[in-house]
Amino acid sequence: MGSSTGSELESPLVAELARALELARQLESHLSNPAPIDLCKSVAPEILSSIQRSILMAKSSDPDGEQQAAGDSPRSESSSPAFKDHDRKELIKKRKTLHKWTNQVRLTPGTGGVEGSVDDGYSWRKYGQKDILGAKHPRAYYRCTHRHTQGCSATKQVQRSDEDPLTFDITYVGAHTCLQKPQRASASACQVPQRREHQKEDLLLSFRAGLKVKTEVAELEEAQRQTCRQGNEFHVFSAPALNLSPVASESIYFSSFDDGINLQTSDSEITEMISRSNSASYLSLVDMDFMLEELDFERDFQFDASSFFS
DNA sequence: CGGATTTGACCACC
DNA sequence: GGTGGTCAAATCCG
Repeated sequence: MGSSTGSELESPLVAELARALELARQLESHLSNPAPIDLCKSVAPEILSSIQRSILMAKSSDPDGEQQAAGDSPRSESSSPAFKDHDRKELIKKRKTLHKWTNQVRLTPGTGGVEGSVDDGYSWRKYGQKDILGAKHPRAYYRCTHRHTQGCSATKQVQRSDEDPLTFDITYVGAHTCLQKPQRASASACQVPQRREHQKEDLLLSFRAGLKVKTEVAELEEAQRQTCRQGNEFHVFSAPALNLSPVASESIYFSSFDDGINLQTSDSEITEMISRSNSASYLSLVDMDFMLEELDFERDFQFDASSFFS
């Protein structure tokens, strides 16, 4: 954030790229010194998410005259009603093409956590609530706090589940283009390197997410959800609803696990699981999901999962 | 006092 | 016309 090497006149994109570069340098120096693997592991997800943000900014700034990633272009709140109207229509049109994905989050009882406090590391501002037909609980609408200052158009919808009042469906619409740093990521990035036993402990204390990368059609999402087991302390599974590719859309599922790797082995072709100890990286990975599609990366890339579990 | 939330109204889409 | 998403004035809160 503040560690940008350039002036403040630079675009957020350049600043983000500079940040990614700086992080990569850090990683490089960690690799050349005999630094503990933990350090590298904490820097790597930050690099990933930084690069992702950069790409999103670059992407969102070229299609039909969009300029909203430029932090200093204010929304036209003082302009004429007609112009405002036009702005709004553009925004709605754009929003329809934005990426959407859903997380299901189960709170642990007794933590006092409620709807708004389902913390994903970003800061949100509630802008509406609506009773939804057929749903027992109202749906809450949040947008990124930095919408006006940085033109970040990320929003999310939080809907309490009918059956289980502790479960929330959180639908994210659009990725963050703001430069806010996922809070828990920064915390973990500053962590002092630990010995292996402590690392394990830390992983247990943090929420643990299993990641599964699959290649399949989006329609299977619902069926997949039902196979995920319940009853964990913090249960997150995610199915990005991408209807981008007619061939296949890749989905990432998260599910918590306690001892060992609990693979939801079904009809998957590629199965990789990695564990992350902070929420920022899981968000990063969700973002990465559609980037893999759009950038046409090779599908059979490999995560080195072994180091996370041994 | 400034930022966040609440809530009724408005609007687009089906 | 019904429904879901957003706006914005009023209100709350630290």
